[in-house]
Amino acid sequence: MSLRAVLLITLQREPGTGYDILQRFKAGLAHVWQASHQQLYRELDRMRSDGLLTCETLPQTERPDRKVYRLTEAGLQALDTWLAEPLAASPVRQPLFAKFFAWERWPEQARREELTAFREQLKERLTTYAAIEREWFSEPQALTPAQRAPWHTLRLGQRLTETWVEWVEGVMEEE
Amino acid sequence: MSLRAVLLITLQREPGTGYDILQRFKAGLAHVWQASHQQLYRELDRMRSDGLLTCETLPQTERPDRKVYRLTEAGLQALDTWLAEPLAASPVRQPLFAKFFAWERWPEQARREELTAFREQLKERLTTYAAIEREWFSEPQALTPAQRAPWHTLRLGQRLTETWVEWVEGVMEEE
DNA sequence: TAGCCTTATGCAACAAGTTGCATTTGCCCA
DNA sequence: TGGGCAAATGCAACTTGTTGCATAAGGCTA
Repeated sequence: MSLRAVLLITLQREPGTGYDILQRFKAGLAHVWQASHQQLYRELDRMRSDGLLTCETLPQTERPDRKVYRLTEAGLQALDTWLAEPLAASPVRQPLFAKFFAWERWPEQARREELTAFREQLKERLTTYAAIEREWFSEPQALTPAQRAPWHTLRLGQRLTETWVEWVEGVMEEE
Repeated sequence: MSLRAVLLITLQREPGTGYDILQRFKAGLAHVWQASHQQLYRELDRMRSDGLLTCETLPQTERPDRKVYRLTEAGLQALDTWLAEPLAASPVRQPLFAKFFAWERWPEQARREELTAFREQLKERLTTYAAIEREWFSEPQALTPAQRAPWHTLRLGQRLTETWVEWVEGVMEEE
């Protein structure tokens, strides 16, 4: 259900095509949700056939048509229903942690390489976060409450990632 | 693949039944992996039919038979292969963050209730962590490297959860 | 003594996510 | 002038995870 909810939210803010949404996922929503384009197109079509969205096809010369989706009344209502009910706790799945439970069988070189690569991923993520913050939230004091809320999520994403980085570096040093 | 890998690791440490593994998931591995019993039984059967596990049925009077699984040579090799290759970055999916992007439509009371319930979940998790730490890692100085590794994962789980708690409380205060 | 919890297993249907492949045109770079 | 990238869409097959239901016996508790 959550992908559907995320789509309802992004389309409520502004109507758009599958491709548009994908770009928003890559840029401003990188710390919120990720999905493949195949998944998006399929889900948008299902939501349309469930009456949550309307679809307007804009013919383009020389390119595939753009299909602009926007919320219907039923879509807005589905969003409100979802907002009103609390989320279930998300299940824990940390394959990296699992490797730590097989420490003796985890070859030292593989370990080093994996941890190094992992740290690089984390640092890239921090770079992305910084870019989003510069672009969207350059003056936190001037934000309205509704703008401030997403800013909070970004801050948490940053703090969690920093905690991960510290931990990885601590583990790497200990060897 | 990761569920399979986690099963290989837990059975490599000690053979056991689906039910056993479920108990380990609930107790010592709560911050590493969670899965339903249905998923476990199905996956164990598949792994057996793929030759990664053997299965010995211990008949019990008055109760359903216990099926004890243990690694085969192929199972060990599959584990080593998995350990040697680095993990892919895991996709981000934070439905709670999504709600923050619909701040205006998120009714205040629902918001308060959700954040309060969420904080309680986090605190319960911290309690679980503390119990695991007491039971398995009461003397961190005395740990061998192989024992110390899983301890690290627990520490990170704790720190991440603490960061979440601080954040939720900060957000709640701001209203 | 009826009803729930624990032990112990599993099937079947469904929902969600991944992987591989496919189309069409314009633009940029080598 | 050939090759890849970006824009824009999508189908089909597969894997992974969830939900609902089922069985069967003993122990605990109201």
